[in-house]
Formats: sequence, structure tokens, C-alpha cells
Amino acid sequence: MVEKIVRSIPSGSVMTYGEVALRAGHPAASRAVGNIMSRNNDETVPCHRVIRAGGKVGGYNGIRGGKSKIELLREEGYLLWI
DNA sequence: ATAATGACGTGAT
DNA sequence: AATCACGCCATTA
Repeated sequence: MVEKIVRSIPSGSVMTYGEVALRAGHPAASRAVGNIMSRNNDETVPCHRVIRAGGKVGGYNGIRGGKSKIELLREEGYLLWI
């Protein structure tokens, strides 16, 4: 389950959608993974730790008000921008 | 049950 | 390096 996988991502580390999909047993469900997260944003699942391949951040649910994925990742120490 | 969608990925231009 | 097009899968309408 993607949910479980993402939940097991340690702070300070990130995992690509492809990796999550692979770990979930679906090597080519990278897209579906993102889709699942988008509809299912659980507080128990740090979906902000899931980024695109190549280290690109990708999208997020919050591009609206709160903190962006980048902000959260920076808080955790992965993206040390600036 | 079928069609359309999207927080992706890779390869080709 | 940047952009375009195609493929793939699960969810949703």
C-alpha cells in the first residue's frame, strides 16, 4: 500500500513516486501513486516527502494557502535551498 | 462497465 | 538544457 510506504519514509529522506510504486509492487504505477495521494491526503501520510524523479519536487495539494512541499521539505532538512 | 483524468516517467526532438 | 509526445496505472465521474 502506497499509504504505508509513504508513512515509512523517514524524516529527512524523500522517495520518488516511481520508487513508491515499485515498492508497492507496481513498477509502473508512478502516476497512480500521485493520483491516490491527491485524492487521499491523510495527515498520517507525509505526502510531501514524495517527489518526482530526478529530485524535482512536483506538485502538492497545498499550492493554495499553507506551506508548500518545498517549505515542508526544507523544514525537514532535505531541500536546503537558500 | 466505459471514459476521462492526473501530485509521473522516459525517450525523442 | 528545455520541450513535446507517448505510455501506464489507479481513482473518479
